[in-house]
Amino acid sequence: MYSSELIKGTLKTIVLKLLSENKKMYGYEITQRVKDLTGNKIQITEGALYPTLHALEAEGILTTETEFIGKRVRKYYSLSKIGKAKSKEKVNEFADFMNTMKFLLEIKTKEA
Amino acid sequence: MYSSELIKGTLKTIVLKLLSENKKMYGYEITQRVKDLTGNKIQITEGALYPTLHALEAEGILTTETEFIGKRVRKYYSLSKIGKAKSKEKVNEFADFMNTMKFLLEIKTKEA
DNA sequence: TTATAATACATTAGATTCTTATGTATCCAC
DNA sequence: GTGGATACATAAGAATCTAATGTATTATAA
Repeated sequence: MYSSELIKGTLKTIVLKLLSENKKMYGYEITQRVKDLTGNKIQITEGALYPTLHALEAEGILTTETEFIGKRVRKYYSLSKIGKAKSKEKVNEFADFMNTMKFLLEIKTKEA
Repeated sequence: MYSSELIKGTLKTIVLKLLSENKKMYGYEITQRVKDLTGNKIQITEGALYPTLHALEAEGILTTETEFIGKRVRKYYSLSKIGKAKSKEKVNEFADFMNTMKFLLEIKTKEA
């Protein structure tokens, strides 16, 4: 687990990237996917995620569809057209930022 | 300039790294150094920097010495012994975080 | 069978960290 | 002698997160 301040500001980028690779995902699924992909190093809390998803939907970046699994509701999120552009923009910005920080901190990163 | 949310949480790390490479630096100098090194992409505001420096000093991570340039005061900050360790720790943590993010943002669609 | 964990949504109080604005004062160049 | 740069500082408010709490369903192990 990283100190919480590090993760601040990356949540939107992570969500948009995941949704650019998966047609639709629901909130809980996103938390679990990130947890699995990062070996528990990044754990998105629901208190952070849900308000963010709601905000992205209000901005027209995400669209939703509700599905019932038995009696339990599941709310799927997808990227809108604007959202797809926004996703690329956010990931590119983060990539640029990483290069700047890498230079500033003289860090060597793993080769892809 | 990056969207402000991206920079959140990186300020301490940047400051500690700069101070690990310079025996002493003063606040205004830090803002200018970062601006120069990043080609204006990261601009640390004084409203963010000074409270952070004060907090790091209160934690025993930084020590200070005051110097007068003419009549103008200049407050130099240096890493304490604890600060040197903290600096390495922070930079290492950020490096680790970058690797995690790099992986997370380059992943391909998982098989359904 | 029952209670515990996992799934799945949601909100809220409070903490942290930043932006923006403001304030004071000195120094330099034109 | 005025404007911009240097150099410190604080403070209100915004943004974003944590931690706690709440509701309800479903799966599982004792």
